[in-house]
Amino acid sequence: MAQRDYLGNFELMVMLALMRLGENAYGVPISQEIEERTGREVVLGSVYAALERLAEKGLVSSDLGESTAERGGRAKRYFRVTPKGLREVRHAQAALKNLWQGLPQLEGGPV
Amino acid sequence: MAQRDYLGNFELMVMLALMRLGENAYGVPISQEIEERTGREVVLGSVYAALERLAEKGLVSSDLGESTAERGGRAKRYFRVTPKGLREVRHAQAALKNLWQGLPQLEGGPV
DNA sequence: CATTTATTCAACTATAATGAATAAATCGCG
DNA sequence: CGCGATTTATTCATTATAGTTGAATAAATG
Repeated sequence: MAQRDYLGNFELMVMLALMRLGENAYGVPISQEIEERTGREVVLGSVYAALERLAEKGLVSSDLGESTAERGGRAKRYFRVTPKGLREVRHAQAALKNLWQGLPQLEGGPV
Repeated sequence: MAQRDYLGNFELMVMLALMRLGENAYGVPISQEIEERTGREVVLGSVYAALERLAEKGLVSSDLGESTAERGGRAKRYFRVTPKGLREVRHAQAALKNLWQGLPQLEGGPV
């Protein structure tokens, strides 16, 4: 029973993008946010897949928005981080910081 | 061709442990380092599997140590991060920092 | 019904977890 | 000695979970 329960790399990125976007967190902006901040190309399908997994684990929740598009277009599904999700993000962050803090090869940038 | 080329979460941890350990980086201490700093349990097999993948991608290199054990015991295989590996770690770190910097929900700790 | 915006799906590859098996060394005892 | 028990370490095989990709579907409006 390979029970993991730890956030994967990409899942963590999605969570962080979500937190940053606040009210406007749905597929496309999430994807863009990650692309802009990490410089890596993101395929939308990956984002949705990660969101699905996170939802199943209770780390994010979602609800459908009104269909207020400028010109057609299906309704958006907005996501937000749950309290449990926030805890997981903090753990993941703390773990990484503990591992890289004080390493001279990585010094230089602010938090 | 799901070519990723990005460090997985656990792979990153292994890299960081490696960097921290310096001369003494082989299976057991790497595992311990991660356990101590992240608080999560690590199975040795996972570490070796990750090291194998990283070696294939040219992010770490290794050589066998002398068999200078106190009381029996097979020779150790020592690992170190390659220049390419260091670059990858920096990228991974920068990506995460960019994503979480300035998020009020995560503020508080030092770098 | 064409177009737009968005989400879901299915198939596949890569990463991670786990426990057992194997290897290589030393010690101690007949 | 020499050979099996013990110690330390790595490798392997299997299964589970995460991540990638591109195409299909859905739902809205002009």
